[in-house]
Amino acid sequence: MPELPEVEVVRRGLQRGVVGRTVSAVEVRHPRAVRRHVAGAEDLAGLLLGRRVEDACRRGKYLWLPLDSGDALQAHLGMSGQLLVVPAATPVEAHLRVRLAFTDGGAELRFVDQRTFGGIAVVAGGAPPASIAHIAPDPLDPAFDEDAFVHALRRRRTGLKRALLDQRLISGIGNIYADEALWRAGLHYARATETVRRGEALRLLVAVRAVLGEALQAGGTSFDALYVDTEGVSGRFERALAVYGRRGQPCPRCGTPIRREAFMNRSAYSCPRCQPRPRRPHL
DNA sequence: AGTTCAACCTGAAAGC
DNA sequence: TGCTTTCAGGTTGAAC
Repeated sequence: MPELPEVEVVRRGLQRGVVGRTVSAVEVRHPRAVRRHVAGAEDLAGLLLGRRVEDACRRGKYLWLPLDSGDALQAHLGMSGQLLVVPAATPVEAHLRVRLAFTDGGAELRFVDQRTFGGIAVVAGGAPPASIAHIAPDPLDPAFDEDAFVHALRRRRTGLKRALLDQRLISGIGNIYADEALWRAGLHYARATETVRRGEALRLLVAVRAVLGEALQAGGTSFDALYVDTEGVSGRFERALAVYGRRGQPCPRCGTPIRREAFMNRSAYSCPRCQPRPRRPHL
């Protein structure tokens, strides 16, 4: 569920809540949450015990916490993952998968995940770790290369939204912000990437950055209690959404009812008037 | 090599 | 009131 703004809100919470602290205990309550750590739960615990958290980093939707051992604790929230920093006495959550305690006896770090699509692992450190080398820089990263993105996009043989969702091309964008950015840029989700002009691609990038930045300012988008920050607080960006989840409601720009179409086993929301279907769509 | 899609899960909401 | 179906913020590996 979480996309770049939501993950960045969590990163900031981890920066405040766990950086500088030393791990004193690790409890893995569900093996699926650590399946990316191939050596298993005990090995993961061994690599964490006694280690100090040095920093809180993010690329796209991936998080990692560099440790004083040179390794890093990597996390992905999947569709329903939460990283909570809560007092040790807090009752166990229904979907608590992993908990970490610290030597200062203060708040615990808890990984809670209803659907277990997310997970954590200890990986070799890096900026970013080699384990996420396939994830492209995200559009809020100073290292993001606009020219490289535009050229790579136009070399693709796919549809515009498929490309935005491909984390190897550009990272951090998911189903909500892809639809919102395409609406802001006035582009259809099935537009063939090879026909996108440079100016259109740059306009799309402006829209992507704007919507991600505004969502971050609002603390992210929370439709339900599944997305919350490290202190359990929901984001407020839902009310600012123009198209996502608004089937049949008026387009904020022209009043035309928003359409919802099946797309990649999920949904694509768009305005039929602001985002006309291209002559030769690539679905 | 590039592109697409089923599979991985739980639970809420809608449909009958 | 149930029972069934649909849908949900994502990624990956395998098939084409």
